[in-house]
Amino acid sequence: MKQQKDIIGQRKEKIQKLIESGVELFPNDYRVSHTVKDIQGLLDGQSSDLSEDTRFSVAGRIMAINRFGKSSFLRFKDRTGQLQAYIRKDKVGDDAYDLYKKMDIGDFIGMAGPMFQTKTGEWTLLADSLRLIAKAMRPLPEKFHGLKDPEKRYRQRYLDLIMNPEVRDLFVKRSKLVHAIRMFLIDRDFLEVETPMMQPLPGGADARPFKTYHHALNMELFLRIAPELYLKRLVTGGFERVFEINRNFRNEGISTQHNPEFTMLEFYQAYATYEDLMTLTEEMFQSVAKSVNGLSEVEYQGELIDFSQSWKRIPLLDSLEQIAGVDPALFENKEKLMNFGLSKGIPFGDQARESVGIGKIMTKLFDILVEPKLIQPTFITGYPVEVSPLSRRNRENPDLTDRFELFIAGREIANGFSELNDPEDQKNRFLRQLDTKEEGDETPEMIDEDYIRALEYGMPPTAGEGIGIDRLAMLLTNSASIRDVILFPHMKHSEKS
RNA sequence: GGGUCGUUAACUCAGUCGGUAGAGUAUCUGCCUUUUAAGCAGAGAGUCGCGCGUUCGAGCCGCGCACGACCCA
Repeated sequence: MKQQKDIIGQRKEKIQKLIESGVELFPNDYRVSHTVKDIQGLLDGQSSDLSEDTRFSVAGRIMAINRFGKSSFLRFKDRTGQLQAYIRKDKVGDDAYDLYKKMDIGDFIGMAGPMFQTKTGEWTLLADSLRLIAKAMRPLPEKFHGLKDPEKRYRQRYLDLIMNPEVRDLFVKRSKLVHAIRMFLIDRDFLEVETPMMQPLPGGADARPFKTYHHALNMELFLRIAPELYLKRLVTGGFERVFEINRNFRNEGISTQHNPEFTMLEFYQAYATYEDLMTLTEEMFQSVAKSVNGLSEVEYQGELIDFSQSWKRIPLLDSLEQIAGVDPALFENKEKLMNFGLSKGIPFGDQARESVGIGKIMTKLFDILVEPKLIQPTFITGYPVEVSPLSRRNRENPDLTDRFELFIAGREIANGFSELNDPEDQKNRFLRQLDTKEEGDETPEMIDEDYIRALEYGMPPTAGEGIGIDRLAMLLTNSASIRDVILFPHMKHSEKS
């Protein structure tokens, strides 16, 4: 007989013995009367229900075992928390105790019995019956150090969630965050909608899309890079306040700030302006931060971020002047502005000299010289038309738009603007975008004619905004990497087992 | 794309000068009916990420590759 000596092999031998003795490894008829939290609630109230006559039926995963000869302590957890149980041979009987001796850390166990206090005063379930509920074939990571290897944590998130309670708490917070946003908008009469993830033309942003193919329709489709153009069709259709919280897909690099699929909130409000949305955003963040953390401030990577006051609103050009030290005279001259950037060590691609206008130079300077310095929540307003193809022109300066971006902790968190609802202007801007399309861009040489047509039917004056949910989640959970707030971040295929 | 670091038992990690692969936890056996990372005695467990090279000899040195982390672009 070949002896398997690795842990999984040992475990499988034990399982074989359990099967031979007639134990069901994966029953599904166990009924739970109380969660751990239910019991702890009774303990806090020192309820009379804790008398010896009251039995609790609980279930969960075994996390630790202290075995003695004919008795044993174990710690198990369910979705609500951890609890200790005490198993005595003379309480559960010989057969059950033999079964228990073959059970392992990681197994799911069901137990029933009253609560009692140990010598040290810890409330503990005194099991008078127990059952195996689900067998674990693989051992859990070590109890003290847990699972630390970041690669394994991302690739096997279930293990990360079992072993690291703070990870579990983080994703609970993320869920609360999304819920709080939803409630905030619904309270303000916004309608939640779902628009296509697969689009014949990827619009609403400037990014490389994922391409796919629908065989029955015999057509190429793109995973959406933004829902914007569909949501505005809905505003045209009479849904004057809409929002969508859903995934966008961008076929670009992966980093601590970028995942190929990420979650975006977009919302649109008719008869509002970008200035209204800035105020709404302040209210939303204050409300959401309180729902998630109980505070309207949060510590992020050593900086205390305060959402409670109203936030600075700085025009883009002023920010370049005040924060990056750019001489405003340079704003009139693309060459001189670019030379200023080069003197600061900012590389511009070769084609920047030819096809790109001064607006893109300005935003490039901003990205490098200003953005990292915007730690407290700050709205930057007045973006050049050139980089804002869907935004309404500013009344006083038609080269700029009524648009803002929100920066917190040196990062872009939100982008909003008064929407361009003039179909002629919109069509011309789409056409101009086609002219400046970069080489290698696989997006079809087409503009979204139906979106133009929708605008031609008339869209009310509207303001809209997108907020990166992952980045907001990072902020509210003090996470340095986007992977820490995405349950299953994308990884390369691994050859390791 | 570039740089730095990492990959050793199920997990967390040591591994000196290139000379038989180590610890703790976990696992297995025995003892133990109030433990708290329980205790005591014993045992088993390794494709040292993968490949090539240098060498009498490579976990360790060199080259290449894979995957990951961080920084830079």
